[in-house]
Amino acid sequence: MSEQAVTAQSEDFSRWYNEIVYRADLAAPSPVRGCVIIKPYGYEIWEGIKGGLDRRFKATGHQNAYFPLFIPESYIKREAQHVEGFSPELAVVTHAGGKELEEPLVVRPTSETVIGEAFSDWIQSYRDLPLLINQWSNVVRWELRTRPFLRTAEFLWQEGHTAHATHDEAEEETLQMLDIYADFAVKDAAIPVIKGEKSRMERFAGAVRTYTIEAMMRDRRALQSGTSHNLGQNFAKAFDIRYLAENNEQAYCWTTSWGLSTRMVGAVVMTHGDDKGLRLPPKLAPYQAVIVPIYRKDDQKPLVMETVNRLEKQIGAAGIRVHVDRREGQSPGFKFNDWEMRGVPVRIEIGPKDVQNNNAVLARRDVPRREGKQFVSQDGIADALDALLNAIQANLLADARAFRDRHISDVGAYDEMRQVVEGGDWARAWWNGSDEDELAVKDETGATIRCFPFEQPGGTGYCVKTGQPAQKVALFARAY
RNA sequence: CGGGGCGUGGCGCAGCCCGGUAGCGCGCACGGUUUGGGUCCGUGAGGUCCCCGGUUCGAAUCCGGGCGCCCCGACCA
Repeated sequence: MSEQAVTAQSEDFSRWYNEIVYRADLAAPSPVRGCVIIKPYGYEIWEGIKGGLDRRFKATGHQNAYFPLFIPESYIKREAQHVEGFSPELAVVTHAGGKELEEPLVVRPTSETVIGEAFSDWIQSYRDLPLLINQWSNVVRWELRTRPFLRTAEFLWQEGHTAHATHDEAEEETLQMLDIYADFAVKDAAIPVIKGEKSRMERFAGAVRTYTIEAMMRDRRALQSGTSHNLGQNFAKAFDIRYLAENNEQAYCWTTSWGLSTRMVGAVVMTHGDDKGLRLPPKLAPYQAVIVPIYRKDDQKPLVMETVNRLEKQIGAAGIRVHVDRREGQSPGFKFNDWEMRGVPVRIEIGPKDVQNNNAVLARRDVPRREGKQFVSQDGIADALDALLNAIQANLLADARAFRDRHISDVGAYDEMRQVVEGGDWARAWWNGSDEDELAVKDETGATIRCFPFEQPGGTGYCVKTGQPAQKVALFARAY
């Protein structure tokens, strides 16, 4: 067999990550630098993410639509901060149909501009508001340094765009969508996240306020996993999104945008994975259970397979995503390791003994070796499996939460913060600094302000950098 | 964009210094063996040695130029 074990996380986390992504068959390298091919197993995880989010979007009144991939270059330039933020990483089409284009077309890095232009047509009256639109799409940002899922030149995401009559409604929407992201992350992806507001420096180009959910990866680096922006009237003014109010006066809309991308796949990998490979939360796992049939001689095979086929139907009928590993020529031991690497939450072993005793072995991925194995009766196996999957889902979340909480410290003095952050942990500290102070912290410690958490200790303190009185604590960490 | 590394069957690599029949492991195909934690044996298929030019009787190997990729950092919604 090839190199058997993957590189240990503790040895080289980034190498571990790359190996897992390729060996677990989530993705493959692409011919184009910075892009990846998302393979079926990885894409199914994304489909799980899409499903979980889309359901929540619809439940809160949003509708899906689709806008063009190409954006006239002039659109991008209409909002000053927006163009400044994005121009370094734009891919631009200058030729098409064998001719130079009159106006270059930008491959969308995000769609505030095209959608803003559309909104200005669609919205006439306060009766047209709120307008709640989402699109599932690909976007391109020409990043210099890329990593599969975490940052690729092209990635898949959803971007929500909404328009409202008042600032307060827009703010409410912005926060609601952040809550939806957090709810999804916690309940479906089993990733505990910290909700908070971004600093001025980390704000989306063109936003008035940016909110984020931040997650801690297994190497303790922070990953911004979803963002929600209150755009104020910046884009409304740039794209003339106005409505006629009840009092017959024209007013600019207040808009929002919010996005979550295939980066979430990377978050799942890096939050739950261990030295044996992936550990997928049952809600997002393409296969929630895999049956490995075991037979010694050919004459045992029909008997075992008969039971396996029956259980496959039984389990599938209960709405559990089950897969039978029918590969010939691989030993059960090989298959055990293979599915562990690929993160399947539960492995079901069926051998001659089980056929005879009317039972099956359930082995949970989140508990190693023997302790994770149990015998269950074939009757009612679906119920047992269902309970086990719920337990695993809960355990992964609890695990990740405990890990995260162990690695966040409250600090008072700058030296203390530096020590915590340089050791790889996160630091929570009072903050009242300027943009320059924030840059200096990054320079001196490698950490950035991930967010000002919504959950604040209350009261006031002294800024970790300036020593001045401060109203809020910030979360500092090294980030992806 | 700065620093480092690398381009040789599908993947991972050796060979290069010191020029002379292109090799190993894995994977793949076939046969047998095995199967409750990464079986073993045999047979076989598969290569423009990144590209261009030069030196030479002869270049994967030496020289010149080019291209590409990866890693670290900087940058980054």
